[in-house]
Amino acid sequence: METHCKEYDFRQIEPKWQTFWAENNTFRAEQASNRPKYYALDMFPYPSGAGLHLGHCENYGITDIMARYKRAQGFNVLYPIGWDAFGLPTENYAVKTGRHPVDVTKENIATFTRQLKQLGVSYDFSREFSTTDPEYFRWTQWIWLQLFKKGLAYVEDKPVWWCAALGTVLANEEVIDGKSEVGGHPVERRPLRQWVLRITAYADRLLEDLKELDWPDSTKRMQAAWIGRSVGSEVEFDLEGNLTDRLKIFTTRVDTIYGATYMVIAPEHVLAQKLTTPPQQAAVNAYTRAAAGKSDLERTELAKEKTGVFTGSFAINPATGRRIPIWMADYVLASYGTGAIMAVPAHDERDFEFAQKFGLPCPQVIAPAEGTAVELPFCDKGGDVVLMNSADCNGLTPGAATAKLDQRFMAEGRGKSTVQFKLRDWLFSRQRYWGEPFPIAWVSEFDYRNAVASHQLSVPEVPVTAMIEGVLRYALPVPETALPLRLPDVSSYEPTGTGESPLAKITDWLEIWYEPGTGDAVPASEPKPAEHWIRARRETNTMPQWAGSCWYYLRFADPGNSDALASKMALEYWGTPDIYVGGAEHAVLHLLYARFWHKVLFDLGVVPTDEPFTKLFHQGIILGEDGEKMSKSRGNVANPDEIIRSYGADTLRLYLMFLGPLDAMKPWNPRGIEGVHRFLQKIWRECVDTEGQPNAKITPDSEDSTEVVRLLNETIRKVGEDIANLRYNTAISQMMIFANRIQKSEQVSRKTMLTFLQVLAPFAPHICEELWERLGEKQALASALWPVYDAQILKTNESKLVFQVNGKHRGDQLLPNDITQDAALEEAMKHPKVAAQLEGKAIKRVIFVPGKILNLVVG
RNA sequence: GCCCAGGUGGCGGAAUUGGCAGACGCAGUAGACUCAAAAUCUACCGCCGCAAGGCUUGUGGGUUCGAUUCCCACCCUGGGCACCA
Repeated sequence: METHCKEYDFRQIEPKWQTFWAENNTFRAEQASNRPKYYALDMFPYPSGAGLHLGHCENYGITDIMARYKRAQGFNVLYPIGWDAFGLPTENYAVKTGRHPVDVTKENIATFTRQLKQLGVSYDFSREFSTTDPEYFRWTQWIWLQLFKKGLAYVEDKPVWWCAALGTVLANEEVIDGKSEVGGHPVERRPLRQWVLRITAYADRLLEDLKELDWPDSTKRMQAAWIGRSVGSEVEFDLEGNLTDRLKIFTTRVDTIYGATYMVIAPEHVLAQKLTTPPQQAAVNAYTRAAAGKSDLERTELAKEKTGVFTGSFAINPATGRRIPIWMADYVLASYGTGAIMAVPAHDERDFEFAQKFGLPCPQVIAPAEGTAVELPFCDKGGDVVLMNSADCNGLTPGAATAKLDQRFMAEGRGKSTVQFKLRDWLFSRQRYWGEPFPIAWVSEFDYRNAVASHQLSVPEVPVTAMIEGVLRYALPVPETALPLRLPDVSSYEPTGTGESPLAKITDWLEIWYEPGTGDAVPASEPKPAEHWIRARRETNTMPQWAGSCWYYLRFADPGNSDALASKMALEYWGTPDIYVGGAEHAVLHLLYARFWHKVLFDLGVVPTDEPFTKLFHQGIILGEDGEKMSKSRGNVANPDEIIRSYGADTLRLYLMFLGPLDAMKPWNPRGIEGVHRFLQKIWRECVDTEGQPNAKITPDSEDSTEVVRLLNETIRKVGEDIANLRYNTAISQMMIFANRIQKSEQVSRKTMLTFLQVLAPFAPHICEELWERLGEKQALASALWPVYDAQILKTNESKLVFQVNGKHRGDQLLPNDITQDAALEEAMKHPKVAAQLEGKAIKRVIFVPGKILNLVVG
């Protein structure tokens, strides 16, 4: 396509170069190369029907500029894109419209792709894939099977949100203030059979390895807090009148045990019924029932006021030998520690509040070493404190007492030092259609044992079992050669009404005759194909959306591979992303889940490193004009399509990067965009005259002034450094300064102009390609190498010395770098403003910082 | 409540091994060009003051010859966590 426009007509220029790049495969990464690699990655987008928003544009702009810069530096750059396309919104839309999710997904991807191309993002589209492609989810299922075989996947009944009116299970984000997001119907917690991944087995490594990562500190801190490691002790308390059981608690402050005056168990504690005495039965039952009806959210919301009930039984404090009452209260969580605590009201705010309400004693056992009286509860945070009222631990520090007591309880066989995590195992199933099916066949124990033995199937050490429709079933893995296990084609995605996935209704898919060695299946309604085929039932749950995004960065290294998730060679060469850019909202879940899978793959020898994302960056949120979050209801949404139509993609990209620091939250100012658009117009006019021909001021043989040469070199240096450090806003300022200077020159050398276009190109690639071509270059700018600045030119032997009197700026002067203090002082005295300040005063002191300041202290 | 990040002109922001506060851009003012307007160009553009000068980086203290930058206390905004024993 030829363009001869005289004006800066981005509507012609941008499509021209987008087509050129696509036709020439300009951004295709070389699969095998001697060049060093650079892998840039954006967080996996969900192709929603709404299309790209400004946040996407900012995100991809940041990475695209980096990718283009690295290409210019000679790196073999992998900069891919794909689609995280399974998930709820598409499924809900399909239910509503009766269309197939596959078709809806295709359409949404087409919209996104068109928009991305209009933005001029330099993706290698030849590597594009979607998590919904059977050739992709084949490997998602394969990885899941490895987790399953390692014993990292198990089945458990877990409470999920159930909406009776909608007849379906809802995700957390679909429940707002205890009502369904759609329709505002009441919801309740209902236990359903779920797959759970044992991420807690990796808790220590996930925490420990955070330290090495080049991530924003706040993100690392959030993950660390989420994992929540705490060191403490387990202690078993004897029970009065019960010699078979003991009550095990976890505490981080075993040193306070002499102050433990009661125990608390969670309502769901396994010993709850046993510990309840007949007179307390009614009260305890009422309390348990009330607690069960509350969601976790309600429990914490209503947590302002402590509630609880006495069980009627007593434990023996192993330190004091005294009997202490056992209470039940929902401020103790069943899911953390052992679900039971020893309460030390004098030194724990929660226990104190509870003890106050129920009139339980509060003996002080910790005091400041100084001996000053304190108010209870006294919760020391590592200050200088010692124990009191603690028998032979009196006078010890908490550390010393903890060591002593741990040892003592260990010797008694009732305790030990231990570690607890806040991190819970990962609920890894959804009762939905539009997700990856689990490659599992539920069979009888007999068939399971037979199949495993006769086909040498690799299975977990402890078989995974579940009660399904009243029958105990065993989870038999589908052979890897039978993957992918596809979703059945169905005509309706309506919920079943029972909480199960719509798959539960597809009887011919669900109930099968199954060949365990090959994974072949036929509907159970048909005759049994051969004697060794067995009756099986498929898993109706599907995987959550996280599954596909847990490993996609590996697939980009070798997306067409049909023998493995990616070849060894590709994984060795491309490794993991050198930069990963996306929103901070994924700080915990996605980034933690992906790290977990990556570590499992590392342990299996599939990947060569143990961390997926070594360098991470979060772009800041673009707020609406009014400084509020952009939202349709506020009517403050800026639409990228419209902006591109009126100003072009180059202007949009440049402006997004110019708004401020990339990681800061910034309001969108629709008038500010004029400024960067004017800047591009100015560049256009400097290069091209009103006839569209090269500007006559650009001459091949003219010499630029030393000032212009220095500014150009300074610009090359600063833009390069600023890109590398993700400070794009100041890089753009520098280019504006340079453009303003060039505009004032009567002549500019062609070389200078071309060099400037090169440094601007990563930010505004279309206009730069066009001008580069108009100035007579034959090779595309996208394949030109980054200019090298001359450090010698940047050195000067004179610099501005600032004169201060009593620390206040009074003047300045250009002086040799090596000027002596005396000579500088002499110059300063000659300066009229300085002289005026010195009038009638004596110089008491002189501070001289060569090349910077000369400060005269006068009295 | 706890943890973190941040408060700089009318606006977005720049400057920190402690050394000219306000780069660059928006908005604004005046002028040039034009029949006129747009576009473009030139100059000005933190506050007070005619000026000299004084004041000024959320507030109040401190360290220093010198503080947007370091220390202490407080206020505000945003984000995260929230009975995790």
